[in-house]
Amino acid sequence: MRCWLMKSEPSAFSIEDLKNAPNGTDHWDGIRNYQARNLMRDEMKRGDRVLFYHSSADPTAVVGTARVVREAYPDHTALDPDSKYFDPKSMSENPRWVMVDIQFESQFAVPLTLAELRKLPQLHDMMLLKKGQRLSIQPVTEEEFGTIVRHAETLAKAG
DNA sequence: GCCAACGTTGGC
DNA sequence: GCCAACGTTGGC
Repeated sequence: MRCWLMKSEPSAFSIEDLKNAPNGTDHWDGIRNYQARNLMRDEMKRGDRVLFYHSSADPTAVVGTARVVREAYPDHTALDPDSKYFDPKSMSENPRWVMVDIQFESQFAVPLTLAELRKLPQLHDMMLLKKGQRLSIQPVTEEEFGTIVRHAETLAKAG
């Protein structure tokens, strides 16, 4: 089992959207970066754990957790001319872009902001905190995952 | 809105 | 294969 961090702009798709989806499950479409795609296609497995991160938000933060419930399959939005994720160049190729399904697991009572993450020495090597790192799907170590979940619980208890 | 960092494209 | 131009990401 591996751990991941997945970024989403909450104005497009938030953790509430995932929670409110049927069975708390939805597909992670719109990935149009090869490195992120390769991780989904080759590395993400059913049962893997996911940190849900809100980017371009106020504040930017890890807001909860989810599980991978379906492994990579074609991203239909790449073939839909009406979708903002339409990729005309993927037409002749099958399939250039993929997505996975994830299921809601938990929403933190208190979002763990980027500023808070930077304060935790255990997370010094975390990819998210590295300068210039913009990958929207990132591998996270089990230690980092645990540190984040435990710290979120600590913040919640502190009120 | 700004802009640094990074990825992609396409001419050569 | 190089690399300049352009587009995107995402924190601030």
